[in-house]
Amino acid sequence: MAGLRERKKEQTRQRIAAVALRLFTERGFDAVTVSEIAEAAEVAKATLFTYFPSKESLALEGVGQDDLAGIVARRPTGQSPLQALRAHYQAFMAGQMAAMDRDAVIARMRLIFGSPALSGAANTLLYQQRRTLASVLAEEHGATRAALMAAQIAATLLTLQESFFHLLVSGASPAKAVRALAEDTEFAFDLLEHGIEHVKGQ
Amino acid sequence: MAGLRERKKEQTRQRIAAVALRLFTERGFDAVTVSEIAEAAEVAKATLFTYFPSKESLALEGVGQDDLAGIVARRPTGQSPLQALRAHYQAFMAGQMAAMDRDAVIARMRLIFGSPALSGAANTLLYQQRRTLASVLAEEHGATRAALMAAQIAATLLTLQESFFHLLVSGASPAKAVRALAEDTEFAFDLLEHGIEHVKGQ
DNA sequence: TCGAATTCCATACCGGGTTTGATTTTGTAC
DNA sequence: GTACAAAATCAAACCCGGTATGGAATTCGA
Repeated sequence: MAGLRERKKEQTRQRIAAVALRLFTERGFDAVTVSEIAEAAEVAKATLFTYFPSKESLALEGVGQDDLAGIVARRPTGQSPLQALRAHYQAFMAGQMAAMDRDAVIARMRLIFGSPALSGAANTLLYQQRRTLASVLAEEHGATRAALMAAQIAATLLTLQESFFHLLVSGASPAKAVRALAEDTEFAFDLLEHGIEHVKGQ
Repeated sequence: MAGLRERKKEQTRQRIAAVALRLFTERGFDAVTVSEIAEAAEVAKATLFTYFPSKESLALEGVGQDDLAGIVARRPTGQSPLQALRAHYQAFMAGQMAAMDRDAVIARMRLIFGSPALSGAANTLLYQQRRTLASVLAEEHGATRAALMAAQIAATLLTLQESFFHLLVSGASPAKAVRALAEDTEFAFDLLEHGIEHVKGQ
């Protein structure tokens, strides 16, 4: 178990991802070619594509792994899907967020939102989640209504990330941006729960 | 004015678009190459790309032109943005929708939602609209809140289209699908106005 | 150590899209 | 009508992301 083969594969995979991320952050996503990455990582281009299905996936390693459907499916009885999601993101920002490597996270966001191709790919990832979330919600509501709810939720979460990023690039300190994100998240869930016409607040 | 030059250009543009649409519907988006389209339309590939920026744009001619921001900006005083959008889509479905070439619309939707690349491109179009809508809404609400609202609205409209399409491909008659769309649209705006927790209806 | 499976590689290829530089077509001024 | 500048078109080469091929190297299990 965990033979030499497996270990080397994992090693190679990580080397490729690390090299790619370095080149991307140095020169920007579009200014780096896949062949360059392969060369710098000392593998053939064809080999690189056995590890990663696309150039975008190189930059999105370990991103957008939120399991919206799982959070909803595993919620305690009596809790609404929205309450479960709200609780999850509150906990996330109080805990994990504070422990992360801020600079790395910010660099990654800068990379993603700075390239239309990457933002689009990130969007597509969220789109998959939206569908699985909709299928979970469909058990309680109809398919169409579940799809509408899931779409609103997914769009909201993506927008929160974007706002966070815009705050950062406009010069706010990370600490301040995180505080604003927490506040915006609260508002966002209020909006989802009570509707646009009923959240005139502030 | 409207010299020969302009007329010929418009003519060429439409010929390219028509040829492309025919080939796409005949054989599917992915099974048609841009070179084939250019050849069939009797232009050089480079010329084709002076008329259309991408292969996707060939299939999306005249699609996704809803001017969400304009509808909101031009609404009568006293009307909320959501009311204006709701009224617009109600009027659209009662009027324009009934007058359209149903088969053509359905074929186009089948084309778009049948290809991941095209759905993605359509998504991107809506994303642009979302930003301009947000900038209009930002005059009344803050930038972040406007972005959240715009995101929910845009995601909702796209989802309505998808649901409509799924009904069609699952065999519903166009008339029935249109009726369901009208009903879903009402629900969707209720959802936007009053929130997920307050629209338990039905 | 031997053979089977797996991985890797170089290379050629495909399709979308751009660049180049020459050629044709159109508008306009005479 | 002619001449000339601007604009449009063209063929061809090129770039890049991604795939297919067929062979060489590596690892595994016995």
